[in-house]
Amino acid sequence: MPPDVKDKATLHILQKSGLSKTPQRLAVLNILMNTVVPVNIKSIRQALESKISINRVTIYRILSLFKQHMIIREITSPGGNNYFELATMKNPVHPHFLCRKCAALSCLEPLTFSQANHWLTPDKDYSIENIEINISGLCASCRNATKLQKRSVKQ
Amino acid sequence: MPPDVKDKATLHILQKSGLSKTPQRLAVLNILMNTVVPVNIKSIRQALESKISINRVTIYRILSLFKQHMIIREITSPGGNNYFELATMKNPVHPHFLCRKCAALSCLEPLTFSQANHWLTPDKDYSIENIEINISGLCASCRNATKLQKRSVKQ
DNA sequence: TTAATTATTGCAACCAAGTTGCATTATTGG
DNA sequence: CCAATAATGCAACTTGGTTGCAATAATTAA
Repeated sequence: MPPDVKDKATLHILQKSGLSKTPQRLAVLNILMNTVVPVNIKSIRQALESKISINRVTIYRILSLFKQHMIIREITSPGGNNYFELATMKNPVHPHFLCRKCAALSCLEPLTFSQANHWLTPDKDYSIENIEINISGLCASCRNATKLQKRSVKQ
Repeated sequence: MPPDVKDKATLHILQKSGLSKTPQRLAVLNILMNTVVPVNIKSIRQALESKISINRVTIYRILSLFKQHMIIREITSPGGNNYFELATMKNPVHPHFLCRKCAALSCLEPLTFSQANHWLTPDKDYSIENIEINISGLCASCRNATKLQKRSVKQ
């Protein structure tokens, strides 16, 4: 492992999740840590090119792993061109703004939702054309199914 | 064109948008009109199978066309498994709920956003695990670029 | 109603994104 | 440092969506 990649903070994150410290993982994590806006896979691949030799399959596997360990969050975007961002406690879930023209994704304030009107009010900086709110979890029937299953296991 | 497909309401929608009335378009539109929940492409293809012989390319083209004419809305979903719903005036933009287990997408109330807390309050029916709010339009720089362009054209 | 014009569909081939299995290589822990 | 374990790279494959073009259907105006 080249020593210049051994960033303390980066290493610590992997350690905390019990993941082994490979140069590939450190490099990917580094990119996510040193960017202000969420990045899509294409950007990640480009950024990695100059830093390390890494197979595209490995990138997918690392991102998927990081997601599982809740190190990163994936932001769904039309056309499946998804973005990734670090999921630290200091960076809670928040709305995002996607520019139709330049496709840049920027973060909006993590407002409490009682203040939600705020980001709907016509804004000086953004012209809002579309709002997508997708909530996920378990629906009523799946939730009940899970409960019943647990109960029957107990008996 | 088989006469049984000639649904008045369906025909009217195409007419209003100035689109020619092909059996394929009518069939796709019919499915969108006779479903209560948004449907993904897979469901659309399955539903069409029993009704009409249609090429998969045609389905993509029709959906894309309907989107352009704002007859339908596309609901972005993780993994690019997107859903479609009719975009009538009686069916305004609203939040959606996606079940992690059965992948069913259901519509939530089109609340005014000052009431937004409502769908965040722990609910008896849904267990909310993830919330994605994606807003799109033009970012500040792209908006300015457009303005400047218009101005210079005028001169 | 018919014939010419125009638009839509079907087909085949293609492209890109993401995935899988397996051999090779690196990391970890003793 | 070495053995055991885990991650990476590679090649091939799958899936979703797109494109160009020929065949077919819908529209229009006579």
